[in-house]
Amino acid sequence: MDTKSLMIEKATLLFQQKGYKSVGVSEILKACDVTKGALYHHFPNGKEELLIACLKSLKEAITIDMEDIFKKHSSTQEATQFMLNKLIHNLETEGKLTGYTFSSIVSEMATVSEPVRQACNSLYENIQTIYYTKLATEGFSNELASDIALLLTTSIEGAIMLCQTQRSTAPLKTIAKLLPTILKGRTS
Amino acid sequence: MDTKSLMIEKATLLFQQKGYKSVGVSEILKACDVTKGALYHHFPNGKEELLIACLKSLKEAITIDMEDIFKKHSSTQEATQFMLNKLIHNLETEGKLTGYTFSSIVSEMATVSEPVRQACNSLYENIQTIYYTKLATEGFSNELASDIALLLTTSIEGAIMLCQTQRSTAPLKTIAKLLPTILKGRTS
DNA sequence: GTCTATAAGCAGATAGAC
DNA sequence: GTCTATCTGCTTATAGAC
Repeated sequence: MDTKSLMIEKATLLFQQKGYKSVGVSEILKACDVTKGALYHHFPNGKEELLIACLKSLKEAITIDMEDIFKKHSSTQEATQFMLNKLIHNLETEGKLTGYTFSSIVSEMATVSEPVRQACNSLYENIQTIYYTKLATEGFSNELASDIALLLTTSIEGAIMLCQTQRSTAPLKTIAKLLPTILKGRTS
Repeated sequence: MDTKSLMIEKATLLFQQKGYKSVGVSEILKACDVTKGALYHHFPNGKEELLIACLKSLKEAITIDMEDIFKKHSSTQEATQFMLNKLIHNLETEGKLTGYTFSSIVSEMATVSEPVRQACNSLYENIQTIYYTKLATEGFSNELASDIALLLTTSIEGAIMLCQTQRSTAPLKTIAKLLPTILKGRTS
């Protein structure tokens, strides 16, 4: 793997786990076993440019993964359930957050850096579109599909935050349990 | 007002708006018009001790405010609706986040500092207890009341995060609209 | 209880060799 | 394309006067 991709991969993991500011450039470099020269060659604007590259890469990875899951399951409920189980499983086995979350970065940076805010926004829009599209094919009205897509996004992101705070996977499990309630109003 | 309370008040606002790491000690000091001497006199352990004091103060303020709202409204739905409107109004008029949110701090610090994580956890528990208590009096079973309290907490926190990312109040408004769906299952 | 001055360390970023 | 060495500025924290 080329150095640039390696840096994006390692940095993404670190940012997801500890946020943006808490991760030093030197820590990323150490994880990749490269030095500053490589970083500033590939990302002339430094750490923030690297973060934005991570968000873009994450957006692609999440989109591919979610679209695959949503293709393999017939209903939004089943697909989401599967996705949540995967998230819970990752959290329990690795003990740390990987996968679809980047809420640390959002909360920390959205009010501080406009380019980062836009990258995060684009990511969330993508996720909601995936829910929306599936819900629409299930017979939900456009408005309801859009509203429920938002509710799914917010409750899952909020639950991930609570999992971090509680050091447990209980919040995500409860959301999984409540999926039928959240997806109420279905017409098919 | 004494210096200590002033520092807690100003620091809370700054932390809520920009997160923890993004706010420098000097910025807080400037906002209070005091110098380092005062800070390290009242908070010997420095910035992190100040943050924890902020979280405790926020916990009290939120509890008092929410309990008041939940006392004045007969149903959870009305009370929550009122609370969300207040949140939306604050966001629209002041253009910045004040009030019940501290998700930036959670996401940023929960994996990095254990005392801060505990303070955040205690805050979320309080909020959920307020929802839970009200829901229980409305005839929800203990389990359902507890689950819905969590769903309210996560979806509102998630919505606040999305509001920051989108620079709009739309997500919170959608959650407000969906309250009947979220509170489905009511038996009274 | 609050001030000033200063310390000590680390952040992110750069220059130039190879 | 990656290295080493260095720079600048900012961060939190401390010491001691008032």
